[in-house]
Amino acid sequence: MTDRRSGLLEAADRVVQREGPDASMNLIAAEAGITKPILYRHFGDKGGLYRALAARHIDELLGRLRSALVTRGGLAARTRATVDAYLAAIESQPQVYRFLMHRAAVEDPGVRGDVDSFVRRFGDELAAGIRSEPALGNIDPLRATVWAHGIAGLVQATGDWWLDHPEVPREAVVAELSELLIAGFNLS
Amino acid sequence: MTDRRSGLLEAADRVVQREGPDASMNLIAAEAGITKPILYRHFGDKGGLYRALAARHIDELLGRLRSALVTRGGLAARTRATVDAYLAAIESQPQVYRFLMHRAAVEDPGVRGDVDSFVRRFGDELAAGIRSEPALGNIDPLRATVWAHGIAGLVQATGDWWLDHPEVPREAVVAELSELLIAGFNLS
DNA sequence: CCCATGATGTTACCGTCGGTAACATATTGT
DNA sequence: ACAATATGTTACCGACGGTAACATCATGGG
Repeated sequence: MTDRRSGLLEAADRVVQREGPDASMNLIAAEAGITKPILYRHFGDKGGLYRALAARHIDELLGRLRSALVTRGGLAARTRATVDAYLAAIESQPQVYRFLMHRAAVEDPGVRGDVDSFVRRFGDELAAGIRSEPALGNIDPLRATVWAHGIAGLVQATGDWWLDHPEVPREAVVAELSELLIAGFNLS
Repeated sequence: MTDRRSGLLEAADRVVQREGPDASMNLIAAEAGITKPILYRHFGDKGGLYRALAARHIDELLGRLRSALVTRGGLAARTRATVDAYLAAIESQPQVYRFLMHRAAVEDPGVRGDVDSFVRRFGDELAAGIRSEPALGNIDPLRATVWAHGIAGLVQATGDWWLDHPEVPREAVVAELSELLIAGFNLS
């Protein structure tokens, strides 16, 4: 652990992975070997901790998605890579994903603009990707935006469903979604 | 108010719409002119109240979607009608929609199978619609399921985005999404 | 050398929330 | 008339988020 804050965040991470939604400030503090007030000194309030926690995962996940978005081999390959990157990420850390998606964003009613809803940021990222997609030419900006946020939700919702149906192999889910999207893109 | 339960639910509804996420059992009880234990006698726990609350709205919304799913005029018309029905519904009652989507399902960690997350049930409904869609023939059941939950999320996420961009006309959003989906369906 | 400063740590407490126990009062069907 | 059922209350519990008050320890400038 480099600095203090990082150490605390790693402890919080461990608790969230182990306890799921039952993570409390007391538990997190205990995991870090300290008590509550120190946590509050570092993160202000629970929302602050959650935002800090969310920020690192979101940044990492968005990084992977950004890489996938520039995969070489054409639109179809890029589509598959991006969908797969998303599902692989939530497969590797389902608890963290659940936390980010279904807890953190809701838990903190105040500062919505700080760490915005994750799908939203994924959508923005996607919109940029779609607008600069060579195979789609000069796509209408509104269309790009609407599609992007829609597709972000599509992948996310499928991910949610898939979390409860682990018997379905990831490749199958990726294939079905990608085929739908690729065929859809072809309308242009 | 017909029976007791309905009266309590209407009070709860008022509080949820007025107070948003700050609705507490005490507040709801006060709004109904009673105290907490009566609420608990009727709904068991907070999750029970939320489920009951969600159920009425979900049933109404799903009813509209079901109607849209059997619109006459071919797959394209059905797709447009369904997307439009969803967006029209969330346009007419955004607070209720937010409650259903982002609060009710998350709030109750236990009984997930009772009143499932709304997108989830929309997804199930859609899956049935897709499987029995004449234009899609004998579609692979897994594909139908994956598509359905994905499309449910697609419409939902776009709806979320659209709530913050009311300057975009509904018809435009519906058109963009529908075109993507219809083209996607054509791969079969 | 001393001591001010800032970070680290603790215990003990507060208000609120979800939830329950215990008890009292109508209403109603047989 | 009476048992059962629904309605209502007050008072409490444990857990949680959050804070106040106080103690400890390193460090670096006069």
